[in-house]
Amino acid sequence: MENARIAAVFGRIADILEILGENAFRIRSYRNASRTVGDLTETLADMVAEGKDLTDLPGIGDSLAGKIREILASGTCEMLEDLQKRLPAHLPDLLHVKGLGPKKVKVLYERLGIQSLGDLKTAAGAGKIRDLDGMGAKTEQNILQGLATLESEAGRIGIKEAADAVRALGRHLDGVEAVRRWQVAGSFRRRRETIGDLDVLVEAPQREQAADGILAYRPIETILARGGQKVSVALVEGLQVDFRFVDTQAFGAAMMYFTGSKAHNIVLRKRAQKRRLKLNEYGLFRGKRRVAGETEEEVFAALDLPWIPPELREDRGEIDAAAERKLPNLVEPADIRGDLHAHSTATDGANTPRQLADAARQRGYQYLAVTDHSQAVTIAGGLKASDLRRHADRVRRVNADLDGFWLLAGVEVDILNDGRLDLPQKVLEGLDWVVASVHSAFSLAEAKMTDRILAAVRSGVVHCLGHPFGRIIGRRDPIRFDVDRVFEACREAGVCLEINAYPDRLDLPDVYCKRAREMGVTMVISTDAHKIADLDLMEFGVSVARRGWLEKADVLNTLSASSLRKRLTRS
DNA sequence: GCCGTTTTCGGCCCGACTGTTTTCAGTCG
Ligand SMILES: Nc1nc2c(ncn2[C@H]2C[C@H](O)[C@@H](COP(=O)(O)OP(=O)(O)OP(=O)(O)O)O2)c(=O)[nH]1
Ligand SMILES: [Mg+2]
Ligand SMILES: [Mg+2]
Ligand SMILES: [Zn+2]
Repeated sequence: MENARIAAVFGRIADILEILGENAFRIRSYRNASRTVGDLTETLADMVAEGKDLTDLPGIGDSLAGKIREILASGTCEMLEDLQKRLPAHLPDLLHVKGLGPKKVKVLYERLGIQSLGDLKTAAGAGKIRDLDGMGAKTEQNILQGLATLESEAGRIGIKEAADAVRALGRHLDGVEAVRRWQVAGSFRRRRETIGDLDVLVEAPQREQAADGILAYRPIETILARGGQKVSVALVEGLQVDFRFVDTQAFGAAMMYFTGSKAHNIVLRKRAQKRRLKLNEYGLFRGKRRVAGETEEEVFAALDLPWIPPELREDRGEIDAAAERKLPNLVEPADIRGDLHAHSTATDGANTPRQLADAARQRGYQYLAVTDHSQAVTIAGGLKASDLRRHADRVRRVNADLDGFWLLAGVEVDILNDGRLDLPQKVLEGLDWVVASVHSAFSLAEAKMTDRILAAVRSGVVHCLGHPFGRIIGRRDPIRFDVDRVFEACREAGVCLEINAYPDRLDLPDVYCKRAREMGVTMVISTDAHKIADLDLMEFGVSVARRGWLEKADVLNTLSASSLRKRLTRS
């Protein structure tokens, strides 16, 4: 059983325990375990097979380790089976309705026999909910509204889409006079790959005026809540935006609270407790006295910590690392010297090699690799050996015309089902840069997929494994292979792992970047540009790298052109 | 259910907003 399924089992157990009214801390344990398992890069099956002690994992004790072993051995979890007998199978779905929590769901089930979202809609529509204790006509309306929101499937949006929304909103906020300063916090500031809502911190001495100004933003469809400290709205496209007001002296503490993550906040607040302090969004307090709050640096410092970059604030060991002064010095966009994955008109790109080179140069780059598809990708017009030779010659002629810029003649060669490369070794050897990618047979069994990728990594002609997991966020699951074996082979062979910056790929995912770095593998951040404008997607790849704890030295394309040339001839 | 140089038992982050209540529970951030 996959880690994701085990994580889901623990999440399900937590849902049911919540509806049953169980101990909140016990429930939290299941949620924490779910997160821990979901963040692992190694399969639990492998860890157990290797005899690793699962209780070494954060939030996993004897009980949960036993459940993991049980699930792996039997495919089921007896506790979950038993719990599911106590409640209708789809009752926990109701928890996804905004405004409905475990207590109300329990009442709806016990008093009205509601078992599903369908039942809920019928009951609300028939006006049956308003008569329940603790609920009224407003509750009923909110439930109908919540159901509509759920049906609209707004869901989480991609980081790029969120960035566009932030830009548009920012233009408005900049024009609101009562807004002295604003900053986006939440998952967007942490640069998660998907964003549930936008969280915006607003400094404004005249809050009512500021709120009125903000609420004049045209795309706002509904005001979900409005109080003295915060305003929540839904935009027409379904995106929720939470505004939080703050005074100058609490700006840093509020940024920390609002940036999260929730798990990170809890660990920090525990650290404060240990020092007989209290941390909240208003500051760090010793008794009634505020000891820090205006800047993040000051709050972290008062907790004996250096400032932690937002991308690391996921409770993945960053607070311990910070305490030991062992935080990585994260790679930055300005460190990037070139782009090593781009398509031209030779296959499915919109621009010529020359145009790509000029555009890269305009962005301050020293090099760009033209990496068109190989023949197997027929829909993209992939190149066969002879075409690629001619194409590479053309690229080299263009390169010869360029002063102080290196246009690498490369390819994105397919890794065929059996692990062979889609072009002859000879042709590949003659290129400056070879990216190898899986574009077919995504559902091979893990062992076969591992062999397939290992063959490519060990071919001796590949420089980089392109979008290693082949996932498309929200549309295609990652392929399955033995991650540690492949990464180890990459390290041995000096093959890099690509961080594909395309916003719906972002592949290598952050936790695997971290693992690869620990194993000594080098990454390459590439846009996989199919047109000039795509070159600007680099920032999203850099964000993934930062979330993956990568430093400049972990990323190949932070090298200057001359250093890169040396590095490539060496290997 | 997890965890620990203050603890192996007794804690577990902390606060805002809403709706229903007549003082606060539930939900969400
Ligand atoms: N201390 C504390 N802070 C929380 C809690 N829930 C949320 N926060 C903080 C941290 C979050 O990053 C921030 C914004 O909340 P969101 O629900 O919008 O979460 P976030 O933006 O992290 O993820 P998202 O992509 O919106 O789902 O508020 C909580 O239970 N306790
Ligand atoms: Mg958010
Ligand atoms: Mg939010
Ligand atoms: Zn490509």
